[in-house]
Amino acid sequence: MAEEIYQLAVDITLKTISGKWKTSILCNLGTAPMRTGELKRRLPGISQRILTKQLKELETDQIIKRKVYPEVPPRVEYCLTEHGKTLRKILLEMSEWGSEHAELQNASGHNYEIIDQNLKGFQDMS
Amino acid sequence: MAEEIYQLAVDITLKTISGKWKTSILCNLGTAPMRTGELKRRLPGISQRILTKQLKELETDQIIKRKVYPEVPPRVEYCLTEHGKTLRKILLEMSEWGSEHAELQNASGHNYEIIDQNLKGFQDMS
DNA sequence: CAGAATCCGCTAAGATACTG
DNA sequence: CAGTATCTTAGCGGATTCTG
Repeated sequence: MAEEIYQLAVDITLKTISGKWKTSILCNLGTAPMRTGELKRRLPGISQRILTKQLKELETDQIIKRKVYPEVPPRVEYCLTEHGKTLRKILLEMSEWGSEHAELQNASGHNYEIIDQNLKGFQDMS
Repeated sequence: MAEEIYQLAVDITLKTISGKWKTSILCNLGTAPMRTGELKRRLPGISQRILTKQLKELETDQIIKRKVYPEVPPRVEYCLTEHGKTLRKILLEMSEWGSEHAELQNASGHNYEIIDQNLKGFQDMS
């Protein structure tokens, strides 16, 4: 069995949501199940390989659930698990802190830009 | 001016606390100002270069403050800024989620281990 | 003591082609 | 449509040496 050792509990959470596209994936899966292709369409720039990889990691972490329909052509849907939904509160608070941090830093001569600024992200995940 | 573009606000927070030793640094700086050497002593395995690097990043992000005393040999102390202290609530909640996640995963055949388990980390940062 | 300057290895991520 | 297999690339972290 692979053993994963962390210094602090917070590092586990950090590891779980670290990955270039994971927050965007979780943001998009907030409302409803979604097919792989639709997800890919909503994440401009992601490659097949990376999408599959990050989805599999989230599935291994029991954050999302993968459902395969026995059809041709293949149909696969992903949705948040109940456990995955418990991440929302944390992601929301991280979003709020991040927005404030961006303001503070920009007031100090930095230049942070947030693309999905109006979309609050994790507020109204059902 | 360097421009930093993020998809979501949460990614800013993620970036700020990502770095192999940053959570441990923030955990150790919770209570009081600390000299570089003392910090290094508390982070077994970290190298000079990486310690300096991560401290500088946290300083650039206005999370910690660097104070130099004009002495020989050099004396440098680091402490949390007021803004840095606002991270505590988030880090604490991330710790709690991480602990629960470890339990859930371990119940499913995984093997997560947390070294600083009793030390709750960010609970009693003054 | 604290930090800068090099050099190096590992791994996440990207590009592309292929398969059922 | 969804996923796999290779190959390539960029950046973080580690080891070591040097300096005021």
